[in-house]
Amino acid sequence: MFKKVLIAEDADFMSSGIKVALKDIQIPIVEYAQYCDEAFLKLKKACLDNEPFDLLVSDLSFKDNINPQRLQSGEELIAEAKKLQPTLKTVVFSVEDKPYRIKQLCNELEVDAYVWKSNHGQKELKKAVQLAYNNEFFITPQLAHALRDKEAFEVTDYDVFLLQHLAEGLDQKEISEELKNNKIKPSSISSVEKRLKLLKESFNANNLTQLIAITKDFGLI
Amino acid sequence: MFKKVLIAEDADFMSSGIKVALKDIQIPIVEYAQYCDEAFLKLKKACLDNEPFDLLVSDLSFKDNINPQRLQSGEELIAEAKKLQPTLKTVVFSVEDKPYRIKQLCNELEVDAYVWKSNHGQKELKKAVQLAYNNEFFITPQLAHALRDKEAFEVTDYDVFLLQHLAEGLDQKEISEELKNNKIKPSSISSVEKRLKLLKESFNANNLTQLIAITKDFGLI
DNA sequence: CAAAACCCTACGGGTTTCCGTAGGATTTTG
DNA sequence: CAAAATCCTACGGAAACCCGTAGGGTTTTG
Repeated sequence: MFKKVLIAEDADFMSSGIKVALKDIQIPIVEYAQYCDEAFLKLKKACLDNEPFDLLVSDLSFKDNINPQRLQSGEELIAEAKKLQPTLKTVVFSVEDKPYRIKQLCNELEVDAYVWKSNHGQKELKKAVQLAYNNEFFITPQLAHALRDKEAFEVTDYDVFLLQHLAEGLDQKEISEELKNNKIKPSSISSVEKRLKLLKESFNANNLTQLIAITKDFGLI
Repeated sequence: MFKKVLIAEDADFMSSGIKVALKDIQIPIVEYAQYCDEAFLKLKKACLDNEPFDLLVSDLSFKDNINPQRLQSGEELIAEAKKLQPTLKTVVFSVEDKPYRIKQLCNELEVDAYVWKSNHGQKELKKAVQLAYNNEFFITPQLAHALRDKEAFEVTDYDVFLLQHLAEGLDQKEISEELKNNKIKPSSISSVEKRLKLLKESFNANNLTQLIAITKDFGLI
């Protein structure tokens, strides 16, 4: 089993719960960081001391930082950590249930497990850590659909740009101008119209208003 | 100090954290329920046995109930509990940070404390419980603005009706018809237009699309 | 009870969305 | 390199939105 594990989690009552779970499965060294930067420094120092961590268990959102952090989120922490130490195993432990973000984490960042902070979070976390040790992937069953549903339609950064500006109250003509300002192509009103029409179709929205409601629920914006 | 406290919280790792906090402040009897209905039954039984609870610490959202519950949320649990036992003190312990919902809980349900599940949740929870014992109200400082900001403009159930149907993709004509179906007045297209115009003005939205984006962030829909 | 105030509704016209068509530019392919 | 396919853009008309105005109904007030 893993020898040395780092927890990155801002909420005080959470980290104690995680620590209990890890002790249950006989992990001798469990350290703990409340901020992303702090977590990264601990990982780095451990590497330099030639006593690297085997596993990182990280939350995604770190709120209420009084002192602004370089790394703002769990995603960034995991990405940096893997650059620093490619062999490091990583487990996400989060309340996030938006398919779009889960897909991103599992496919792009290639985490070893995604555990949802829900009813059986403690139990699942133990299982996830054990599977990770055997190089097997784990995801909370209720969220597995996020990875299965290819959703056929891939949402691009361009789409997110359109949606964000729509949500800010710009009309299609203004979005077209904004695209020109940012040197993003295509930028014509007609193109904006066409792309938004596609988005409406793939999300089954009757109009732009509903499209924003739906994509907000999906966590795209 | 309180003698007997009930925790209503679905996530396993959470409730253990809360239990630790309550033991720290010398509360002798701490019980625990994972579902709302279970919590309510425990409260009821304690009353019948003439050993009622002094305090209820409850989460708001209870997800992933395999067996459907009569009480679906912390709000409902607290409302029922207060009907059953008017002297019962109540503390909300939740991740919810939407001003609209916090206002509703503190003003209508008249809870004794609202503690946000954030960095110092454990510490704040202890403080909140002690203040509740002295009949003083507590709310996590970062959320206090939700109660201060009168927001001048009162959002009515009628408004929420309009917003919800807008977010479902109905246009103003269809909403007017829906109002007529539900025998809600006023129901003309013109009235719907007028009210939505007011909503746009009070939320500083340029159009209906942005209005939905904003009110979703506020937690109204 | 009549005037005033208020609310609901109806209507008109300017703007934006919505959708199809079509022409020109760029890329792919044989 | 020419044909085909794909993409970007332009345009026009119907529908929805946005906003002001105005008439008819109800409630309030002196």
